[in-house]
Amino acid sequence: MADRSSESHRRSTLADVAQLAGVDVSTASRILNGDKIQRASDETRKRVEGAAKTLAYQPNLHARSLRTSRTYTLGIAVPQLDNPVYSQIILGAERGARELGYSLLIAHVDQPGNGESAYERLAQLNRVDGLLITTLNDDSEMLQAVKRAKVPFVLLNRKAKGVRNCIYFDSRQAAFLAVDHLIQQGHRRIAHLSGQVNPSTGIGRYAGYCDALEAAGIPLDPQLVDVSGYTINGGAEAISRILDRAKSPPTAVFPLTLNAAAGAIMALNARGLRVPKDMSVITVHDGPIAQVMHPPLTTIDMPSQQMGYEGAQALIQVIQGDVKRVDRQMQPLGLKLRQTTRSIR
Amino acid sequence: MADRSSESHRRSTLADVAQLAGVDVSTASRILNGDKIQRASDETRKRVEGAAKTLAYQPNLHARSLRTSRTYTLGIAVPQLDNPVYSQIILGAERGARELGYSLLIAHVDQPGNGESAYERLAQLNRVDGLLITTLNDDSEMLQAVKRAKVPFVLLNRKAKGVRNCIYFDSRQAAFLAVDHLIQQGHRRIAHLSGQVNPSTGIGRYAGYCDALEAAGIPLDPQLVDVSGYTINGGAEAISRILDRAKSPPTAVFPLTLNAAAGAIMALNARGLRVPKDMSVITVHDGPIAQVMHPPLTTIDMPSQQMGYEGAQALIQVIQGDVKRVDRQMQPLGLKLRQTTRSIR
DNA sequence: GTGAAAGCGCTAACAA
DNA sequence: TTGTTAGCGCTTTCAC
Repeated sequence: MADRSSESHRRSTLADVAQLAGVDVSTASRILNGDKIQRASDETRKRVEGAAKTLAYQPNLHARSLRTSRTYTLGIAVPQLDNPVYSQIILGAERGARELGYSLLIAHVDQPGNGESAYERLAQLNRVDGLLITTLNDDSEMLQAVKRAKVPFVLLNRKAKGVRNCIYFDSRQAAFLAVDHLIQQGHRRIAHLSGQVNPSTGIGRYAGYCDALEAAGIPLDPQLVDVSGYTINGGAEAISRILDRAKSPPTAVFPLTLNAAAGAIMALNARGLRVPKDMSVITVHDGPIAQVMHPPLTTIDMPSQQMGYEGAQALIQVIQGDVKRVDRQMQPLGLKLRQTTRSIR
Repeated sequence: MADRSSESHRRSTLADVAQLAGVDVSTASRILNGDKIQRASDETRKRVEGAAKTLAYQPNLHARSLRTSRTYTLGIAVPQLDNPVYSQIILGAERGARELGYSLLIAHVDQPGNGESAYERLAQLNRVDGLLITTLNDDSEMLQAVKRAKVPFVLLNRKAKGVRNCIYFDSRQAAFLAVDHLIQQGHRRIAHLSGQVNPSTGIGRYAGYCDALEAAGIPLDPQLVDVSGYTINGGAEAISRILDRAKSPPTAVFPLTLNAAAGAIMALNARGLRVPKDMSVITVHDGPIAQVMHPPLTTIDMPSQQMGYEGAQALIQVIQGDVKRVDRQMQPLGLKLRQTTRSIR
């Protein structure tokens, strides 16, 4: 380690600022932090602020954290990054945090089953004032671990019992819009590839599907519903099962997910069925994949990035004690009309 | 703020551990940090480690950072998260950092043009021991800013003059493999959609394209090469220009990027040309998009995640002074054969 | 309105 | 081999 005093370009500290301004460090601190209770005279304030500016003063966050036991860092727990929904959420969360002077730390959470991981995460909690939990699966083990750590957190993407702070999509409404779009195009035999693992997402979308059918007076045909889950293969298999067993095949399908939709289209193509000529397809959540698919996929766009943003801001409010509970539902952004649905009127 | 002493569950400190073990804090510190020079007696070591375990002692990282001016945090500067390449890199980097006791902080870098952003980032450098820079574009302004901040950094994904630490792909070899695959299938009129902005990637791929042609004794036809850049639209436009002007059209195309490939296929379809029947397509870099495209895209897979991992580990070595320079080239993982190329022998 | 002083939890000289 | 000591840079009570 080099001798500190001989360093050519030491970063300036609060003491430097105070000295240059001719005041005590405590005064400088108060002024720079905008202390409401003990206001300083306009004149010293000017001097201190000037000094801070000339020295390009940046507070040492570790010193501050040590003193205040606040880190000004949010952690975001993500199970996978290659899912566009998470990427969007992270992007938004970073912005939301940054706007309020916080940073975002990535806490990658391995898929459940990797026993040690949740515990491992806890060690990291040291470093954050709060946690944003994003997980599609209903990983209650992880949730328990977070609760035990007694760190404020906001659950994104789904609502869970016993969790105080949640921000989630109105999946039911999104599904309703998707299916309603198909109905508007004249479709009446509409299949649904549904979820299984995650209650709030899967159930919501199924409910929205039923809502739309009911509103249009179309009876629900159980033969047209099958479980795909959230994977490409799941989507392919589910639509295949439906086509295999349906006496009167559907003219349209609503897979609950981008992945499931991609899989379904794959399977459709493999059977020689063309989209949208032989089958219309629509799903919920938009992303780059939707655009590059062939044909480009029509979707109901959801505010994923906005959810990250709101999550970060809400979490900070919780941390600061400005708010006790968060329970917010985000509405779909609307129809992204591309080329996988067609009117059969 | 609650009275510290009355808190029911204060986190235990080094002082607590020392007290329980009946030694001084400095001794405890040395033991827990595995000091090589001043070894402790086996007996006290046992006591201290035992005490640490019973108290579930976790060092306060801010106190440590304040003292050592090390943060044990890496920053990763990403321009976009919805690009699968970056997502993969981040995933790998997080793992690489975590394995060595570091955390990963996201530093989102707005697209160049947003004047304030690079500067804004610098403020964050406070919080990190080093930076992983990932940017496809040749954003030298950003690079300058990072250099000025005098923070160790590793440049990922490309090599740049005047940068000491780089880890990058062997784009030339990847391109060679891609084009060679087409040649093996009997193609001789092979178009290339090339880059423009980023020297190391774009030039490398073009060079690999030329290499492969030359190795097969196929003369380079400038009519079959056009600039697409890295976007979907760029890919669509470039292939269109080539088809419009070529007297004898290509039977295959090698767009330099997933995006460009997606755009090219879009344009091909719009013209009524079928892939791979009328035109074979192959590109470099694999990702979920490649799988869900129709037909699924054949690619040369690249070790993006591995690059993030190696980047993090190398950066930590640089930070720790274990290594002075990093210059590593990563080889393609190989051919991911799907359905966009066909033999015309 | 401002300064003095203590201390957050830790590490690393130095002394014993 | 172990303990003493100082201090990283900051905030915050308390006294003036």
